[in-house]
This record gives sequence, C-alpha cells and structure tokens, in this order.
Amino acid sequence: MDDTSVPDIVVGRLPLYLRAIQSMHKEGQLVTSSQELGKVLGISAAQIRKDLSQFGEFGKQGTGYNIEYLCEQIQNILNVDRVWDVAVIGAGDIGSALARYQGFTNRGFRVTMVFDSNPLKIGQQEGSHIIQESAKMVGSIRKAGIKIAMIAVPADQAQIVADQLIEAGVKAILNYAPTSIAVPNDVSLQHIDPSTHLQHMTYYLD
Amino acid sequence: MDDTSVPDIVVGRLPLYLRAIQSMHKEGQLVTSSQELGKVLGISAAQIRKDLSQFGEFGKQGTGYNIEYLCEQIQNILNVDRVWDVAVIGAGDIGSALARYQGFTNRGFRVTMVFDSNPLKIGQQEGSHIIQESAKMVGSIRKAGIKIAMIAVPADQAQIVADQLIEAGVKAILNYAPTSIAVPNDVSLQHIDPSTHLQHMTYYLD
DNA sequence: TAGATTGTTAATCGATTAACAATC
DNA sequence: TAGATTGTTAATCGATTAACAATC
Repeated sequence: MDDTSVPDIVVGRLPLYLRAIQSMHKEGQLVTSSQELGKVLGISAAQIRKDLSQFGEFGKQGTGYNIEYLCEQIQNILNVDRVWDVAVIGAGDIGSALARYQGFTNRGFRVTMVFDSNPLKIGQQEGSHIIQESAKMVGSIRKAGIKIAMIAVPADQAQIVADQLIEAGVKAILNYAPTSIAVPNDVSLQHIDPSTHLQHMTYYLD
Repeated sequence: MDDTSVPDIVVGRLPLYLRAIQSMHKEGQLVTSSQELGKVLGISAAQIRKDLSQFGEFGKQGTGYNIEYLCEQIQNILNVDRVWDVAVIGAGDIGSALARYQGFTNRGFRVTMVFDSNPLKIGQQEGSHIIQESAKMVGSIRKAGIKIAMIAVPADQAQIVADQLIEAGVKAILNYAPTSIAVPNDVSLQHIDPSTHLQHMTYYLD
C-alpha cells in the first residue's frame, strides 16, 4: 500500500539485527523474538518489530522469528546474499589491517585490490594481495566493476582519492581518513574515525 | 535557565565540528560561519547554530565564529583540552594498527598500553609499546587510572574483556569486535565494525 | 550605514513507544 | 485452550528547520 522509502536510520539498524541473529544461528538457536533481540542489542522490542515490518512479515504470532529465515531475508534486503568485491586505497597501517582482516568473511565482502602510491610498497605482498600502484587505480576498478572502496590514505589526500573512485564507478565509500569528504548524491558514504568516537565519549568523563 | 541535559545526538556532532574547524585552523583560516561549516559537513547551518547554542554563545553577529576560540571551547566541552591515556586490548591486525596509529595526536588521545593473551606476542614491540600479558590487564589499567580502552579481540572474547575493563575502572569503551556487548549505565560504549557500515551501504546498491 | 550572521523561538517533521487486536 | 508474540495504529516524544529580531 504505502510505497514511501524506508528511513535511512532504519536501514542502518538492519546490519545490527543481522549480526545478532547470525551469532544466534552460529550458537544453534532456531527461533528468537523481538524481545530477546532487543535485550541483546539494547533496543526496544517495539522498534525492532516496526523496523522489520517495513520490509515484510517475517515473524509468527506466539512463536517469534525463525532465525534461518530471518537471516536470509535481511541478507536479501541488504543485498548481502552475495559477495561484493572491495578495493582498499592506501596500504599504511589501517589499509594493511583491512587487507588482512578476516571479519569480512560471511558478511558479504571480500577485499580484492589494494592500492598505494608509495613506490616502495608497490608490488609488495599484503595478506593475499599484491599492492598495486595508485596510478592504475581508476582503470583497474572500473574494469573489475568494483562498486565499493575503503579509503585509508592521509586526510589531505582523501578527497582526491574519493573523486578518482567516483570517476571509476564506485558507489559506496567507507572513509577511514579523519576528514569529511564530499560525494555526489548517488554515492553512499560512511566514516570511521576512532578519535571522533572517543571524543564523543570523553564528553561524559570528568 | 534551562538545565536539561544536552541530547546525545548533539554531543556526537561536536567532534565533527571540532575536526572541521581544526582543519580550517591548520589552513590558517581565522573565522568561519555556520553556513560555511554546514557546507563542509553536509549539515544545515541552523542545526550547527542550534547545537553550539546549547553550550554557550561562541559567535558574533555579522562575522561568525573565531576559529581558535571555537576550537578551544569545543575541546573544553568534550574534555579533550587534555591528553587521555588509552589501552588497546588485542594485538592482532586491528590492535596493532591502533597501537601504531598516528591519528590520535592532537585529538586528545595517546595509546599507552597494549595487551594480548598470546604468549608469542607478549613482550614483543608494537609501535612504541611492549605487548603486555592480558592476565595483568586489570591491575595495570586500574593502577594507571586509565579510563578509556579499545577492544580489538575476537568477537567471542569481547564481552569477557569488557567485563574485565569495567572491573578495572574503565568508563569508555570503543569496541572493534564485531559483536554487541553489554555495559553498565555509567560506562560509554561505541562500536566500529566495517562490515556493518558496508552492509548499510549495500542496501542502496543493486 | 548596509550587509551579514548570530542565537532563539515557533512550526514542522520524523522517530519511538505504548497498546492491542489478531493469531499462532 | 491459554499463553505468547506478532504487525500495526495512534499517541508521544524528540529533532530539525524556517524565520527573524538583535547586533556586530
């Protein structure tokens, strides 16, 4: 009936729901409820039911949600019922950690390319990847059809790299550089900056 | 007059404002406006003015905000007009990258301790730190009076480590393990999980 | 002065919660 | 059946925006 788009804040909670029920699934649990899920996540049961109801009817009165089914459904909604190739730009400490990170497995992602502009790093092995030269980045990413990239370069190069990524056809950017960057409307952007997160918390410390 | 507490969502934007004006300061800029700041951050000027007005009157009609003064004020509000010692738990790829990370400088933080439970890692050098054994973590953190920790251990150990940190007196936790954890009301908690961020964005990809 | 920009109020907009009929 | 839990509605709550007097 209603065809208005789902609020972005709701979309942002789905990955948390998915992570929690995947963990339950791993423990062999078969069914959960909005109440249990809410307790685990620190979210109200009503909100979880309302969020999920935006996408369909996944539960059963009296019993709750079948974990395997809900898992499949959320993966489907988030488009992670497949594996996305991801490019890492910058092979410093952060970029290298991302290239070796095991935590993308089973979450829908696989790092397939790592780039750096430092001639000393180009050609070096990083995890299972060979570091490639930044000059070839745009061509390689476009040719491979990669839509997702993580920026792990110094702050003063982040916008330049972002612009190149967009030119290469990337549509989702996870930015680890501690700076804001601008992207067109049709490109998604998220930031990870540990200092920012820590500063949020020091407000509450004496 | 009004003494109700500031919404957490407002507190969470202050670090972004601070990062932007520190960047302007570094460029030698002396003054900014809510309009300019909003453009850089992709936030409305009205929201920035309203947010800042929760804490005081930092601007001047007609001219805007003095960057150096606003910088000092926000640092003061966020309690980052000092340097906080931070402990890193887990010396895997992520923990090691955090231990070597240069980006905490000038943001109010300094990693002073790194812990791991792997006997092969204990005693090894990581950045400028010697990796210490986890068994001594609670005592060392308490003795040093450390209030902030970053968890970079496997998901199935995150809650255990969190409980120990709380026992040690830690009041702010930045969790890099891809799992929810529970903490008491008087402890701040933030999560960083790249898969979660990426899944948020894949919703918008075809 | 004229132009610009703040701080603040009121209006709008959106998100969360409470409650409950439906039903497994 | 009785108990439990969903999906949904309406009410509440909170956040954002628009507008403007004050004033630099």
